Amino acid sequence: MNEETYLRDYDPKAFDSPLLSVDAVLFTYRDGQLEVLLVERSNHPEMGKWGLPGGFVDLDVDETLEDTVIRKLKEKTGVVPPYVEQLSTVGNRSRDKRGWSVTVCYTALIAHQECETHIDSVSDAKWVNLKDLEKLDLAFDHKSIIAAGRERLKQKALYSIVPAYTLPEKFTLSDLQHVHEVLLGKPLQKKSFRRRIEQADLIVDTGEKSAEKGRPATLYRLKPEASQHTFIRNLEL
Amino acid sequence: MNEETYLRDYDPKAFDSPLLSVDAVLFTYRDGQLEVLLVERSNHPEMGKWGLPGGFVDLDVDETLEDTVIRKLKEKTGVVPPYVEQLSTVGNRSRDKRGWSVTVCYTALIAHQECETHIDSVSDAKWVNLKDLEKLDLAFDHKSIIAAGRERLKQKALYSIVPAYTLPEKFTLSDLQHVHEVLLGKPLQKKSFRRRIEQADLIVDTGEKSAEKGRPATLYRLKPEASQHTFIRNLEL
DNA sequence: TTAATAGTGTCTATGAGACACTATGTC
DNA sequence: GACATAGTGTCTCATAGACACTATTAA
Repeated sequence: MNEETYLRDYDPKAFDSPLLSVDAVLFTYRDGQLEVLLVERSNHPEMGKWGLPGGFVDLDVDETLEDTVIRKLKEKTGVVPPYVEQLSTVGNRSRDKRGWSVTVCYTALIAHQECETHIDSVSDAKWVNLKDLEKLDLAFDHKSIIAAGRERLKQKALYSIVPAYTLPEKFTLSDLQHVHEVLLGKPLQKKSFRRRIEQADLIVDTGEKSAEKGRPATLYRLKPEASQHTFIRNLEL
Repeated sequence: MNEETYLRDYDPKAFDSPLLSVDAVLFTYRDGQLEVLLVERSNHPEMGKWGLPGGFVDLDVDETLEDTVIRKLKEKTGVVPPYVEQLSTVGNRSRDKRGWSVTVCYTALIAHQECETHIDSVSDAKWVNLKDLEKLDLAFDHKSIIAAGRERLKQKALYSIVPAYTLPEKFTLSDLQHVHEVLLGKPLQKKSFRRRIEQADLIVDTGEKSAEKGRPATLYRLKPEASQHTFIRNLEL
């Protein structure tokens, strides 16, 4: 048999295969805390429980897995997050009552201001503080996927400024430092933090100032290449 | 409808879903070069081409995705590699002529001595030098998956001693340094390299010596925790 | 003025890079 | 002895940590 014949007669349903889905851990930073977007499940299984935004690949619509996750995130938030990265793929026989199931997980970051109105307008999506997550009973193994996403973001805080994508486009260095401090669970030296960012030339002064209490802070914007940069020396844990 | 009824009537083939497979990039170090294990495809599509070892989840046999990849690697090498780590998942509409396809990719490392006899006994598996890979026309997008695996291993060489798993259980520091040098594509300072490994306390002196030309070198063994350790300061690129 | 927050100067400590040196084996 | 490879001593340099200092706003 030649390949042409094989492909013509190929039946994708001839063999049993795992259920395949995509999930996203979308983090943001609000009021000094990390939050994650949860969605209430409207279908079986685990209907009524809260879980990660995600779903199935639409073979007609999606070109890539990233298309799928972005489509799902846009449905829930109204926008495409500025940072989306594959986290890991979890697949085993026990995670879903329907049987062998595989989910390709992504970590995404966004400023909550970007999607506040859209999320407020629906009742099946909400930001949940990471500290309140313990008490909740999430669908499937989503709690451990969130833990993995958080752990990855913590590592990124040690050697990059990727956590900046949890902030609005214009942000202050104090805010960014605080995001890192929350992720790492320890205070950082202001001087060290600013020095390394300045040296790496990752941000641009917008010329604007933020006006809160005290001295106004310079508002910076990320350079496009900021998400790629890794420091050769980590912050200490 | 309650969940029980839903699950009883659930038909896993009701919806079209991507083809799901697992692939492994198994690296080793031989004669001063990096090599990757390739397998000749005995089935359509891309029959006759060489590609990565891998295959489909066996829903009855495999408990997890890692079980699948380890089963496939054991089929080809006869042993379970000492280091297996998920690399990334590639999924899109165009990578496989059969249609929308997803492959969960793993990087694995092994000493070629561990599986030499098994590989030599079969004709459909062989080690290929990374430098010879350019010329080959591999199946699917396997060439770019190998490139991604190699890139990941290069990063690991900067901040860990994970590349040590490409070596036999007992190895010399000179060999390990050379693996890192090949991965990084540049010579390293002997002193720096040994200092950081000694300080991190990642290896144990076996008491044995390797006898080649020149002064015999101490043979070390990895401590079990060595695969977890990350240096806070990277080697320079 | 004080309180609050932004931002800097500067010293120390750690660990990588450079490179010359010594050590131990074979011939 | 020469040669080859293993392994060390020690200086420099980059950069994170510590922490006290100055700067700029509002009330």
